[in-house]
Amino acid sequence: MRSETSARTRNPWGEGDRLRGEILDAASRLLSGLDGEDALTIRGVARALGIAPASIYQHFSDRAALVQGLLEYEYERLGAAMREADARVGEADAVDRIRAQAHAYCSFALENPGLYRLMMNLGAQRAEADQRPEGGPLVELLDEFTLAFERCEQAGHRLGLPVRRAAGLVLVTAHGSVLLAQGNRARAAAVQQFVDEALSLIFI
Amino acid sequence: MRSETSARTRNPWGEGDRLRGEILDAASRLLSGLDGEDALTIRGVARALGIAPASIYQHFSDRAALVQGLLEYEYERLGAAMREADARVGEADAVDRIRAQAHAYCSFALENPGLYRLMMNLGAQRAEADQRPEGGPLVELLDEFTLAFERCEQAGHRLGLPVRRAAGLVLVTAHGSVLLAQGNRARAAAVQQFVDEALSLIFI
DNA sequence: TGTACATCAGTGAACGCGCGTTCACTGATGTAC
DNA sequence: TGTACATCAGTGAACGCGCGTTCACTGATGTAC
Repeated sequence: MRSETSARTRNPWGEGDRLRGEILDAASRLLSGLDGEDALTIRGVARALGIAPASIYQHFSDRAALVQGLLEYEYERLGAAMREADARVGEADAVDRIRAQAHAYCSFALENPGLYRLMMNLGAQRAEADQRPEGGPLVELLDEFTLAFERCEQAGHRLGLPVRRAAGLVLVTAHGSVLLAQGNRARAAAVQQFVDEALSLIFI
Repeated sequence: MRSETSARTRNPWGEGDRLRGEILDAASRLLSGLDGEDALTIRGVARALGIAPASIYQHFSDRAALVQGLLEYEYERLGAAMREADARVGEADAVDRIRAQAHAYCSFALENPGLYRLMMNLGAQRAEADQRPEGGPLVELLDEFTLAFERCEQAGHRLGLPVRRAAGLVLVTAHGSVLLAQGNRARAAAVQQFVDEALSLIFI
């Protein structure tokens, strides 16, 4: 960990790509607050990193590319957090695994409100704009939850909804409660409760 | 209805307040798209209305006041739409009345994505910033739904959750599904379905 | 071994733009006497 | 009835600011011969 607050030393020869990661990290940090996409500026990231704005253009062709790069970076982080939570529970109980994944999802969103908002707003819009049939990272999340519910059914748990609808309802509940809770510490604890309640209603 | 596309005629003496309403309408229209708060600019509203940017300052002291004014205006519109839906169902069935209100809520949000986002983001933030215990318009919505669920209980319907939690879950489900559906025409129909499913799970 | 050159990471200064906001104003409509 | 004045709705031009982006550059590190 190097001090980035002032007097940055340039990266050694052949490791110019390191700045790319630092840019994404700084952008990530800048958006961890409550602000939306517009808090993310080329000049703001440069300032936070102690570099010249022009330096960013060696790694991202323009602001849109930076945003896109950040989106991929963060979706990967979210996915990793969820997989990790899933693995930590182990094979113990299929329902516990869903719960763990859903909680990891909510924690990520609560800890990075602005970032999460960016991911959902632009993630959804981009899926629409690209017209790609798979629908982007959101649908991947949905698939993940669907799979988890299928494991529950196979383990003998009974559902009050088809697996796909159950997955959707969990995602929707998590998404809705997280967004309503953002900016309100007191309600943060209630988020997990909503998700738990939705789950308890889904399982007969 | 007067043509506002070009050559605005100034309002008659003593009716200067009319421009205030036109400003709010224009702002509302500008934000009906998918864009967030930052699509709302003083100059943009002036442009849409065919007036000088400076004219807006006779009705709103600054941009923040315009945003705040718009929020109040829209929360009132949303509330009216829900009350109207409620009244249309009449005393028929308490559950139908909740459903009607929830659907009105979703329709408003789906028809005015950017506006809805503004209301939720800033509505929540403002409630936090003001430190007011009642919590602002969001809590009012919650109270409304809570009341509706209490009517259901009194009418003999049995709930799987306490009324307050049920109200929260409906709001959260509506909010989550609306936001995930925004920008995706195909999923819009699924929104009401999520809400209906949540309701059917809540009622035993 | 030296030396010319290529490549690298990153910079400084400038550009044009749209924004929020201010200020002195304009011209029509009402009011006092 | 006329006329001086107040009030109204709204304007035009200018300001300073932060933004994204470009361009020619700098100086350190490697490579070819």
